[in-house]
Amino acid sequence: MAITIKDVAKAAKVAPSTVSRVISNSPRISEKTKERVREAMKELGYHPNFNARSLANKSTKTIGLVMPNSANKTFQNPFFPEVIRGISAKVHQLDYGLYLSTGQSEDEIFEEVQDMVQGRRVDGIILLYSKVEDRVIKYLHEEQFPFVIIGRPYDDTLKGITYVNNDNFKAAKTVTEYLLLLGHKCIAFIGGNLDFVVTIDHMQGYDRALRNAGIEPRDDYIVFHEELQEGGQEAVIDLMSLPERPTALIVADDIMTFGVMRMLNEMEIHVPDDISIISFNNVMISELSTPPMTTVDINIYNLGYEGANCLIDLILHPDIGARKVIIPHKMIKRQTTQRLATNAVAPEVN
Amino acid sequence: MAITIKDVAKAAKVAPSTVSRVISNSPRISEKTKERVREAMKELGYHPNFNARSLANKSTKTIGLVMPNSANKTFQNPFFPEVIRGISAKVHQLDYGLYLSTGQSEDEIFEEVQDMVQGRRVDGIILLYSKVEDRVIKYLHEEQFPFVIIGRPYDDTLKGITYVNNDNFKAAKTVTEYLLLLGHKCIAFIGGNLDFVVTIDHMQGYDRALRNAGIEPRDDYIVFHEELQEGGQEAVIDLMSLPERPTALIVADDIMTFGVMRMLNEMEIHVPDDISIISFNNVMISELSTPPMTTVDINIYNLGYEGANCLIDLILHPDIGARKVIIPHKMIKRQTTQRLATNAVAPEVN
DNA sequence: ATGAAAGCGCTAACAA
DNA sequence: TTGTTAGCGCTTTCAT
Repeated sequence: MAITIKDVAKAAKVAPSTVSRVISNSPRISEKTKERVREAMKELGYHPNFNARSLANKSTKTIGLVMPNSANKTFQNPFFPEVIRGISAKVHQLDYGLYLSTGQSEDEIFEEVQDMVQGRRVDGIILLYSKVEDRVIKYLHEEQFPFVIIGRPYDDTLKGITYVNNDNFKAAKTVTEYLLLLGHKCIAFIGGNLDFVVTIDHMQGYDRALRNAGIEPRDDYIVFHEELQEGGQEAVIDLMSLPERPTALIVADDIMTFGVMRMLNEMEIHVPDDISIISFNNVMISELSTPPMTTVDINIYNLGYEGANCLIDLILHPDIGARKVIIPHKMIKRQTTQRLATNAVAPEVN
Repeated sequence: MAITIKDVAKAAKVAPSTVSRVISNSPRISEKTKERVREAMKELGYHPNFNARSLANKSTKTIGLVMPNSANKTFQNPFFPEVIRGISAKVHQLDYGLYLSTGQSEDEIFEEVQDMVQGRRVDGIILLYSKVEDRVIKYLHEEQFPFVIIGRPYDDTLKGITYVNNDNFKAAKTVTEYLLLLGHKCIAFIGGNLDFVVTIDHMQGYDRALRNAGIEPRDDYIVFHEELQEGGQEAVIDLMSLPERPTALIVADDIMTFGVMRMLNEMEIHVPDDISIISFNNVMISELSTPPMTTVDINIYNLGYEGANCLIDLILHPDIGARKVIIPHKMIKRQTTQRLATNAVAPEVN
């Protein structure tokens, strides 16, 4: 068996409880004995047993990460390593650990979350996605278990939920306005999975900007696709088959944009000369597209970092109220956007 | 407090030990009582306490994942979500959980691993990288703790280590030979971090193929870069500044290839007309480069899946010997390679 | 087939 | 300041 607190106690000629107090650095132990105990620990190579600790403590010092179902390709988005990096950073500072969900389907994930919560496997949970009708959110909320959402809850009836999000509505609106100012009138929107709240927020921002500009959004300019890569490509096929082709595209995700640009390239439609593109996220590779894409940097790392921050606060001070943190975004202008060529459509002079 | 085994026992009018036996589905309990107990569990919404279980059991049913230090951009490689997806799949089948390392530096990671091992936080560990001189590997080996490496140990003196790898030497050799057969003589190699074993294997495969073809490898055709994106771009600058430019590039990683192609594009060097490229990994986005890249599919998902498989075997049957699994790779020909244009260099007729 | 009780390694209330 | 002891929730002999 591994070496326990008793062994240390024996070696240092103190009681186990004293050792325990030394571990938690209790001020009620004299420096001399602390030293003695610490030495014994070093010598014996003592490491506290986690489960025993958690059991006695009712605190695991670990937080659970719930991903979207990993069967899906969604998971391959570099978004995830990056949020996790942010979460890791914060969590590590405060000596928390990370436990990962492994479920491949919604049902499996739901079960896992139940086990984490009821089995006291984690002290809190971060949801790495936000879906429209989500049992997990409802469950966590009912259980009053500490959790935070990266994104936002869709259901407004659920009060008191802490989340960390971007202002995705605003971002999409701004981006649309920008395209409008560049003279584009035919702006299409390629969204992700409609189950995700972010997709809805994007679309509404887009919609609003158009309407504000007096343009009636057209159904055939709005498409949604689940899959990241194929999705982008299919969307392009659909849109470019339209009698009146769009001159600008707003794409939900940088990875999708890669697919979009691939397909456009095959069709010999040039970016940005023939068509402008703006997308969202600004993951690491985004600047490596040819041409480098204009995109909205949503500060993924900070979404994670702040999420972890909020969660740990919530765990430590359960009485603290719910927080809603908005991480600022920023449009990164690169080379996929351009003023609408005047020969395309006669510009209104107004 | 949450509901415990005792509550269930009371409700079902049996002893706690009986409930425990029902949980582990012991054959020594009658079907009738099993039913009764199960019903009580359902009704009360019982979920076993994880830590209590682990403590009594000396088994946590969770495996630790050790990543390269996440401070580094390495972590952003879509490689990681994909291995994890493979690991998840296997691990989930057998009801294991995943615990993630969060260390940002080598020292932090080493400490974490120690805690995981000595603190009995996990039953086994998967190393998601393989570095040349690695304390973690040495430690795990000394402790005889169950672990597997994705990749391979560099130090041959460490016997009995289970690992799951590709034949990276062979892959690099084949790829070089392929380029040779396409008429290329000036083939450069852009490697990753030299601390990683895979980089060394790649380079040696490249080296061997050239020598076999009677070509002396040139130092200035071999460059290494740590960072994924910038790396690729800098490498191109270096190589294209050479008096005798390479006509083909072997790039360590698809993401790097994106950087390479970006830079090449800026220099108006056309792929594949002016220069051919082959890289490694075939992550999801690889097919979305323009033009789509020729790359070696290393079957990342399976690396993870098999790694998890081996580890769990190792945990369940500690007496089983070390295994070395080689996951097959496969060159995916897309559009970044081409026979050397004859006007570039006079081909030898031989 | 089932129950009683000890123990996994640690913490915390209570004593001293 | 330190020791004693009773749990934390579960598993597992050992009885019955």
